[in-house]
Amino acid sequence: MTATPFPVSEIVATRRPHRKDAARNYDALLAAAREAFAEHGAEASLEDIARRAAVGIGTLYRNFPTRRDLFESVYADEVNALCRAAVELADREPWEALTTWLDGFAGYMVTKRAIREALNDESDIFIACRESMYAAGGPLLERAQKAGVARADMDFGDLLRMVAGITATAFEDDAQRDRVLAIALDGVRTGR
Amino acid sequence: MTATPFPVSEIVATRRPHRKDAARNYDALLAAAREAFAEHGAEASLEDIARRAAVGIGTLYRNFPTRRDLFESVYADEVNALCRAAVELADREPWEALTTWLDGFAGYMVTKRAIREALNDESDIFIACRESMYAAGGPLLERAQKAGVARADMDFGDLLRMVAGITATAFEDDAQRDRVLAIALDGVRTGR
DNA sequence: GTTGAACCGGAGGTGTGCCTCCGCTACAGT
DNA sequence: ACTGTAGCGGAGGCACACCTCCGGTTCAAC
Repeated sequence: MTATPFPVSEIVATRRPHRKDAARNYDALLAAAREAFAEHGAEASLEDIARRAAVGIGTLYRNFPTRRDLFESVYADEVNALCRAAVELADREPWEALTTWLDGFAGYMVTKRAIREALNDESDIFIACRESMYAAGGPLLERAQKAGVARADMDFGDLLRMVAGITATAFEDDAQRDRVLAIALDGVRTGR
Repeated sequence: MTATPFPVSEIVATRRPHRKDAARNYDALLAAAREAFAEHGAEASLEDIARRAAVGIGTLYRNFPTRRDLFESVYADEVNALCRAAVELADREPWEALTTWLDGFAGYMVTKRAIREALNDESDIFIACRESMYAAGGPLLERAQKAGVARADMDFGDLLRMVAGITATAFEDDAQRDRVLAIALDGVRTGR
C-alpha cells in the first residue's frame, strides 16, 4: 500500500513548453528562481529572477502566471530529487539510511529558507509534495524505529522540521552546522 | 573574572529621549518594531512600523536614523531580558537551570527570524550583545558540563544556534515545537 | 503665562517591484 | 522557402517603501 513517490514530477513536466527556445527559457527560469529563492527566501524579486535568467519579465509571467506557480515548480523539483534518493537507500543499515537521507534533505534543499516557509503551506501542490516526501522518507524512520535505533515517540514531521530548522540557521561554518545536526540527531537515536 | 552581563542596556537607555511625549513615541516604536520584525524578519517595512506605533514616519527616522539602529535597539532589549533571567537561575539544578534559560531564549525571542539572521552579524553592537549573552548563558552550560549532565564536545554557540534554528521553524503547533526541542536537547544531555 | 527649543507628522521626490499589453521574432510544419 | 502562430521582451501604469525636509505643535523651564 505504498503511495507512488512521484506524483509530482508529471505536474511539472506537463507545463514545460514544447518549442526549443521556450523550453530553454523555462529551464533557465527554474534555475534562476532556485538560486534567488535560496538567497532571498520566498519573496525574492521576480524581475531579478528574470534578469538572472536573461529573459524578459513577460516570459517569466507567461510560464508562471503567479509567484506561487514558480515557487511550486522549484519546490516540486527538489522534492522529486529527494524521493529518488530515498529509494536507493533501501539496503543500508536502518540508522545509516535515515541519517544519509536526512543529510540529503539538508543539502539538496538549496531552497532552504523557502522550504521552511512552505512546510506548513496548505495548497494542493504543497500537500501533494509533502505526502510524496513523507512517503519516501517516512519508511526510513519507521524502519529505524522498528529496529530499536530511533525513539518511537516522534513522527516524521517532527524529524523533518528539526532538521530543516537547524540547517536553515546561520552558522560560523559548515563544520559547526554538521556538529550541531549530529548532536540533535543523537537525541533521536536510542540504544547507544 | 565575570564580564558584567549588562553593558548593553546603557547604550539603549542613553538614546531614549527626555521629553515625555518623545519618550512615549520611542517606546511605542520599539514595541511596534519588535512585533513587525517578529512577523516579517529584519526587512519589515519601516512605514508599517511607524503606522503600528501610531507615529509619523519622520518620528521614526529621528529616533532611529537607519533601519539598523532600530533593529539593534530591539535586539539589545531582548538580550538584556535574557541576561537578567540568567542571574535568577544560579541556585537551580544545573540541567534544569540550563533548559529553563533556553526556554526563555526560545520564548523571549519574539524577534525569532531576526535573531537568527543576526547571530552571525559582525557589527560592534551585535558583537557586544553576543558577548553579553554568552557571558550570561555560557556559565549555565559550563556548570551542566562540569556536573556531567551535558556533553562536553560542544560549546555555547553550538547550543544557541541549535535552539534558535528549531524555534524559528514553522511547526504545526506549539506542542510539536516543544516536543522537537526536547528531543534535540536530549542529544545534548549525558548520563541518562 | 510666556517662550523657545525640541519634537511632531506627513507631503513628496526617488527608486524598485508587480503585472499587463502589444508590436516584433523565430520556430516548426508543410 | 513560406507562413501562421507560439513565443519573445520590455515599455509603462500602479503600488508601495525609503528617506528628507519643514511648517506647525507641545512640552518644560522660568
